[in-house]
Amino acid sequence: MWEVMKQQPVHPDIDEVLPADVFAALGDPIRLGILVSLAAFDEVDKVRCGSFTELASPSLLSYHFAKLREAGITRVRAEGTVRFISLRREEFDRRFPGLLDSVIETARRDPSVPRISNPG
Amino acid sequence: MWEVMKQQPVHPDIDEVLPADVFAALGDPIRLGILVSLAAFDEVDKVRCGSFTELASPSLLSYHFAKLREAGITRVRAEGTVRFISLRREEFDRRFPGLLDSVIETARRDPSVPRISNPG
DNA sequence: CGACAATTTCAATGATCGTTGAATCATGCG
DNA sequence: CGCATGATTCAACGATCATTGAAATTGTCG
Repeated sequence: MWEVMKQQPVHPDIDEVLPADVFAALGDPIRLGILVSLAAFDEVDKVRCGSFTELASPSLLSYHFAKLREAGITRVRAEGTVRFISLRREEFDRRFPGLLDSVIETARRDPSVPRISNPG
Repeated sequence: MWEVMKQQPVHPDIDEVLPADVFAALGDPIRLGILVSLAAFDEVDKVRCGSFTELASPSLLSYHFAKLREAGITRVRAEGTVRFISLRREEFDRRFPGLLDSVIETARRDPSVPRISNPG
């Protein structure tokens, strides 16, 4: 999974992302939790990566953020000492129309998917 | 994954299936291939498990069928020496409204997902 | 019964996964 | 500069994954 540390993380070309990779990335409750939380706060384009420590340890979060990013689902932007994570809404919707909405709805409705209380 | 051999395979209660399990089951190109092929022939309630040998060896297919079945996506019915596989459409749609359609559309549109030529 | 067909199970393999904790890196601030 | 903060990387672990090929199972038909 390696990729030398860069101040700005690398995002895949959305057209190179395959459906199976997307679903694999969604196949984990913590990652679904990140997704629904992001969707809930998506008017805010700035949700700190550190807002998710209720869901997992910083190091584990970093791992899950990478999975979502590599699947083309999220974008991460470094700004000073902080990183902001957001959905790649428009691009992803163009590539896989309708999918993200129905995934988010599915996850949002299910109590097995964890959530964070606020985007801190 | 074992589950002693029974003439009729075991299907999970659809309400016990979790979103993360569903997505994990969808996170493989062969399984997506099975899904889109099933959807393409879904007017036919009787698609033989053996119709999918273009996608993988019999033993590997059996493994993938089990994953789809355990995720509540498909149903398998033994009839004599043959097994028929089908989508658990109504139940799955009740549990996760809209999801299956958008997953199938996503997989159907993508050339990376393999297909079988006919249900034999 | 015995041969055969369709399918699953089993055992083994290497690859990847999710998780942990310690180490590292980058940035901002005194 | 030196230290604290936010976050990623690294190394290690046991668990699960996808795949293979051989063996077992079930049912059909002569």
